[in-house]
Amino acid sequence: MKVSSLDVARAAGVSPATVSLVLNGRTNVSLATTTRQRVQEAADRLGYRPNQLARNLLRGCTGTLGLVLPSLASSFVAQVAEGFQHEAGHTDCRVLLAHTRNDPAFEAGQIELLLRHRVDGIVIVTGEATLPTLGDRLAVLDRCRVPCVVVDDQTHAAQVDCVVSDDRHGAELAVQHLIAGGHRRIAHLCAGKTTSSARDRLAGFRNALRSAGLPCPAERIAGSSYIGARNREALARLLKLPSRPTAIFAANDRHLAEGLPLLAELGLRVPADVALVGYANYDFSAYLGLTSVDQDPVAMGRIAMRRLVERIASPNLEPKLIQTPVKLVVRNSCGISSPHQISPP
Amino acid sequence: MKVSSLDVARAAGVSPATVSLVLNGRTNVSLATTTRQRVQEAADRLGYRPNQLARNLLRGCTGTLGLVLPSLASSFVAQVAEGFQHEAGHTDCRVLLAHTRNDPAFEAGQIELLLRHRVDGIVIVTGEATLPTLGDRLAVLDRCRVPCVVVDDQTHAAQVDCVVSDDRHGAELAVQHLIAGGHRRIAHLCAGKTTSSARDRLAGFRNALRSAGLPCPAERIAGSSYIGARNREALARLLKLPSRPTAIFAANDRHLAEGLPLLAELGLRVPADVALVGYANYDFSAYLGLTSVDQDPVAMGRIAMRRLVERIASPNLEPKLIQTPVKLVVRNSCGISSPHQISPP
DNA sequence: AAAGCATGCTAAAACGTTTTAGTTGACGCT
DNA sequence: AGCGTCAACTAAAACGTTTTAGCATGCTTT
Repeated sequence: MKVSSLDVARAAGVSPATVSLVLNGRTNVSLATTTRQRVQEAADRLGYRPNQLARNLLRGCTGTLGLVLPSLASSFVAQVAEGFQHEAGHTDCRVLLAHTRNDPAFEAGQIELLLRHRVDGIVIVTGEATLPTLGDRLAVLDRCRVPCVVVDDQTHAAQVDCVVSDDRHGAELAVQHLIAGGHRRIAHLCAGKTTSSARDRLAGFRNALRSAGLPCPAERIAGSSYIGARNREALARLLKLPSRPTAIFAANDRHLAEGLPLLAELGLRVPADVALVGYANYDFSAYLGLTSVDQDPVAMGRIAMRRLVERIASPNLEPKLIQTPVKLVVRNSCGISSPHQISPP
Repeated sequence: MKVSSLDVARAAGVSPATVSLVLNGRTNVSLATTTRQRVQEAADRLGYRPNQLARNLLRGCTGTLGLVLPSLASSFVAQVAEGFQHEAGHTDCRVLLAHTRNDPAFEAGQIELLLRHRVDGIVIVTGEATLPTLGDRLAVLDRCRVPCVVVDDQTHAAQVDCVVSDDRHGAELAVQHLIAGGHRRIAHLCAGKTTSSARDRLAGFRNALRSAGLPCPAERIAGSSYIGARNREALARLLKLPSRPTAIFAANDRHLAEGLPLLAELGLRVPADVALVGYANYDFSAYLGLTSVDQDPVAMGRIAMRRLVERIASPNLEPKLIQTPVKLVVRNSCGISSPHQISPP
């Protein structure tokens, strides 16, 4: 625990400088293996572990990256973190975690902490609650020249690298699929208008309808970003429209999963009475047989990480918007294959 | 970025020592507010951020804790991490993340890295793949006096603090519930015998049956820890027994969720033909209407964190086994309420 | 007016490395 | 023998803090 390079030096009868040279494999030292061996042996025997604090203090950089996120309880966020951390392992970087608690002030404090710890760069996985103040955070990071990549929102794409899934295209895929299945009255259970993802999915929805020459009345769009009661009301509103939609494209699978009891109450069968396509492809989406747009959050984390090290290496790169590919995973909730979990009661 | 206490000192016309005293709120300095203000103002104007590396190097401790885990893709693990990190925020600790990649050698290397970074303590969320070598890891940590808490396995409870859910009791609750529902032929879809959780759930299963005077033939126990084909075969074996069990208690909800298509194939309705109770209470368990034992992983993370700081404060505490409470969440898969998601085809 | 005593500040050491510029001594060359 | 060269190693500075001991200064005491 408390064995330093000086201890090793003494034990091997050399200077700390030599210890450093040997242990870092500098070539200009003692190819006459005797010293090399003596140092190595002493280090092993004493259980010497170089102190990274001292090392980094001197180097001026830490090989540590900050990962700022709202909460690991969200599986999307956790998967992004997984990808990020996994890639960090390949690049020999450490990851310092920081929570947002969905509180702008707390987030600011956490980022301040990361900066004090001299992280080489930061990835921010945005949450809706702290999105409005994201600009302030970016300004701080910019001022102290700490590279940054934002994941899951592209509002600030002009100033900072952003990694988002190709939401617009994903939504188009989903809606095109429904249209191909013969649906004409398609509604959108949206996720509010705060996040760029929600807006882009809405845009994709509209675009797909327009391209197919289908109408897109305002009453067929409802929903908010919050899971729970408000969301169920929105779904109810859509399902009780005078001319009921035959299909619903939701901005989030979770909204649909929570809506299933409501469908049952209304006596609506999936996909016979109403077809469903969601977004995010959670693990439960497979269990429920929900057709969904997959956005591969693990890859998003990996890509964010790669971009961050790129930018650390060359800080003057132009900000880049990275849209990661999506794919439609077809299951039985839209009437293609035979349902088993989701079925008429 | 590169403004040091010396810069602030110069700007305020004082020494670095004074800067330190002022910024750390030492009382014995300059109640004559003039100096204090000058320093504070200079620090703000220059955007001074104390370098934690230097600070920690001197202090000898870092306020940073290592969190070792197999993968954040597992929602259990992610939730433990969430609880851990959340509590860390309260205690003013940072969390340094380390992956295992389910590879003992990689895990060893990651822990080595954490030690070089002089973390004050480590929490290890075990995974099955690295469980066999966990003892070696603990030995290393013990040798260099770094406090450690293990989450999700109690094999080494004699040497180290362990936080596990009360698996045995959870299993008993589940099985008692089935017995109370009139079931007599109850099978167990287990999760192998490697992890202590799996063994304890099995023990609880057996115990509940024995207490009720019910038989527990070996053929009614099957399953492995791996999700996928092998697990579906085990479920098939149970369901095709000459006298088919009327209820299944699974060591993991995921095993049941993956088994649903098989049930449909066999024409078995839930809960009419076979009742189900699982373990872990994932978010999808609610969507599927699965009765399940909830183990509150977030609390487990919180508790592990609290225990870790306790041990850091007093390193000589006796190792403690902490079993966190569980509760049975009753839904419709065991025949209590009317099913909506899970229903006859 | 001298001694004592707070008060307000600073000099310098310390933490554990890495790196730069040297220093030593052996050896080969003319 | 004198010179240069090279190999092998080391001394010391540097990174940015905190802390300890101590130094002025001015204010009470007697």
